[in-house]
Amino acid sequence: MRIATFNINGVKARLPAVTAWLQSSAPDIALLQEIKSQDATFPRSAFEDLGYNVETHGQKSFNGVAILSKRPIEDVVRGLPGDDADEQARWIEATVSGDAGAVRVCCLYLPNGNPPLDEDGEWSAKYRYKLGWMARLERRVAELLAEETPAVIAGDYNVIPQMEDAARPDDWRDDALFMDATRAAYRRIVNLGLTDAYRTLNPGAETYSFWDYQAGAWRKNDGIGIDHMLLTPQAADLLQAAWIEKDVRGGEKPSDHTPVGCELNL
DNA sequence: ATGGTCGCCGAGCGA
Repeated sequence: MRIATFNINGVKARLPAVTAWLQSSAPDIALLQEIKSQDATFPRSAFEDLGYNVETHGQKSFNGVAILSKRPIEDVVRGLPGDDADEQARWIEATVSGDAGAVRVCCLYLPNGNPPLDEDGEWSAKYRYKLGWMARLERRVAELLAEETPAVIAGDYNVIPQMEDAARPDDWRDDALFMDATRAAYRRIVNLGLTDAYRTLNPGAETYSFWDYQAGAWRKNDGIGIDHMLLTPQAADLLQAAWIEKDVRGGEKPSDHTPVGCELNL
């Protein structure tokens, strides 16, 4: 079973690029972030026509996540637990069964958090929301690990985990994607017992998955690796391959992200 | 180059 994650930066503007990618790459499951669409106006038939079942968790204008799957999507949960007042659509999870068993797929769009500091040098509300969201994610991951079943927690983490995940790490030193507190919160989550699918199977390889539209970042390969696929041990035991589809970023009217994928023996 | 580029929607914010 091939599973991919892709921050598409707006489903309406990206419909040609995303459907072309689905037809060429043909993942069994696609986890989409930043659909920037409400559920009622999501162009679901465009994906159903390609053989995908569709589950969305959208909101107007911003954020929004979706799961596309060629196999039935079961037990859908929308929203990250832990804050009933949180109205931002950044989390959807569901179960998909393959020939050899089921996998829980969790699709996340972690808050960006910039700018991280207020004028007084204190953490901004946006940055505190990011860290609070990560603390809630840590609790949900702990629950998933306690199930001792295959799960994939994937998406746009808006975290640059390590220096080598940025072409120009000095440019990101004071950015919410790379600050010490951000990376420490990310490490706490991974260190609960998750495996980074791509890094594990491609040690030392370039991890970039995002190139800004501005300042010729793509042309200069000024990228960062912020889209990650993290696996529970039971999913990691099934891991066959992992990849980054870098060429998609160079396509017609592209997203500023590119898909990251893995294959599980399911 | 103290800007630059997108997407959302129809002004300015978010990234």
